[in-house]
Amino acid sequence: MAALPSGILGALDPTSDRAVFRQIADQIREAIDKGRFKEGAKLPSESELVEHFGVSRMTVRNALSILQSEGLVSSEHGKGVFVRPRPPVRRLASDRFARRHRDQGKSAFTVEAEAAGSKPEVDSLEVREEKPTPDISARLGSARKVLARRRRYLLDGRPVEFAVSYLPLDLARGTQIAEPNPGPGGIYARLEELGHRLDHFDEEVRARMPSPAEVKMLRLSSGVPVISLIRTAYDTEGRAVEVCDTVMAADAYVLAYQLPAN
Amino acid sequence: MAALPSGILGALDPTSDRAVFRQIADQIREAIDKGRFKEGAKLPSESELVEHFGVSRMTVRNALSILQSEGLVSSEHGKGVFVRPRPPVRRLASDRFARRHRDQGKSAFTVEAEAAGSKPEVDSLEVREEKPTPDISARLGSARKVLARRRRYLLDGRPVEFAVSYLPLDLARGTQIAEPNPGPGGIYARLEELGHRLDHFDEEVRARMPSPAEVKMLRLSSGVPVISLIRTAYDTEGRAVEVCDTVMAADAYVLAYQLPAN
DNA sequence: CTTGCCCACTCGTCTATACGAGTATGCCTC
DNA sequence: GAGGCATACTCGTATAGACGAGTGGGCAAG
Repeated sequence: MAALPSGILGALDPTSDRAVFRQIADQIREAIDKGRFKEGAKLPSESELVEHFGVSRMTVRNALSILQSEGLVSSEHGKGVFVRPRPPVRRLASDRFARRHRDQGKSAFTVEAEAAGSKPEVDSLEVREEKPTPDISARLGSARKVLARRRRYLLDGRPVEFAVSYLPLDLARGTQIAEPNPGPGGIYARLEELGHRLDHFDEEVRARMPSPAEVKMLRLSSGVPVISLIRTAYDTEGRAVEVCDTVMAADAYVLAYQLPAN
Repeated sequence: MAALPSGILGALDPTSDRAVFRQIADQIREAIDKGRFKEGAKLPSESELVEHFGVSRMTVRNALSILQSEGLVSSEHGKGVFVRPRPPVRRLASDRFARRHRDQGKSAFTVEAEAAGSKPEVDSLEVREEKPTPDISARLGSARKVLARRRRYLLDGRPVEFAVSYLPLDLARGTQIAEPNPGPGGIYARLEELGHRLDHFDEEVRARMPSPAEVKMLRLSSGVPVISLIRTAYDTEGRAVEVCDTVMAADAYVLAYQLPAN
């Protein structure tokens, strides 16, 4: 049962005071880093590793769980443990909301994804009025009721981002912003048509591990953090006209910003 | 042996098809979220949980390891498992490199930390000449040799950030930039004195789980991702004069950016 | 009173075993 | 040939037990 897992992995050092399961994790990690296991490749099965290292299965599983929490591998029930492939990354440039990008009929997400050769989708669209959290309310200048627009973005069938936009109700109610489809150029174009010429955006970027709900919503494998981005849009009067709370799969994004030096 | 762990935790649902260890994790997570276990508080010990839920110790440890990988709790050998306190967060504003902040003698990190009432430290400072990786070389306009400045930043004794600055060797060699202490205003002030007036910075932000080396260097507890920030500084001639590769403990930072709307 | 040791408690590591559930393959039947 | 089933693999879940190692409090000896 179970042939040798090839000569890729070495032996344990019994004199080391490093825990056995850490030594095993180290060996597999090194093999992955050095390319001896390629992206998407299947690792030796647990029972093969048990035989190779002469340890119990729990020890092997312990080692694999380290690598899983590091985001290096992911296991698939009934199939095996695989080196986690690095998915194509979506680059968010800091000029992505520039006015010049709002002319076309399609949304920024759609245009950009198609340009990159991916199939974009938006789902679980929900628009409703609600009472904001204290944090959202404060960001919107103590708004007491808001319009919330929820949606999930997918690339080639994979969910990559979940976003909620909040707008003061007095501003959005009855306009096309309150419709599921906000029309060409998105809600920012509608806001400007309503006389709220946009001045600038503030963005706050954080990273953390996902909640179970986020794991489900973004179908995250373990060891993948999320980027939390909270953007506030201000009009030229200095009023906060929108807050967008976005949670992104961290392995699918790189954010790019340009800062002036003076 | 082990009194009742108080009435904070309920019972398992044997009819549920959700795994027992997940149910236990759910219960503890909910108790933390609802504030029934406060920040920094000690959870019931493993043996208390074993008794309370009537399961084996491995099952309890499995549940706790979920919460640990979510960054909710951290265990301390010999003491117990504790609700992970949220450390004070350092906010990086997008104007932190503005020229007007470079007048004072102290570094931006020092000034800012002292203003926030924390004790800043910088250690493991190392300055050396080396051959850049292909990525760094490309960012610096195919530089073949670079000056690398490595340092680690600490707040109140806790390491929060590790940074490496790379500068083209022909630009930095023999200047104060090659000294451990680059002088007032930091290397950006020196670069401008050398005639490289800074024009803008590009920043790339990513998030991922830390490597074992990063866990050690930043003393990260499990379930804490890192933010990787790669900044390139350009002078008014359009030349890339510095690349700074920074790894930050994600639970200690929030990045703030301001984007123009046009 | 102080010092130092011991013990009880904590989590860390590891073994051995068992069964369940998802996946893939190939053979056998129709 | 097509369909379905048996089977052998994969990882997932759970039990029971053992010993090690870090921490802190209490007790006993000085």
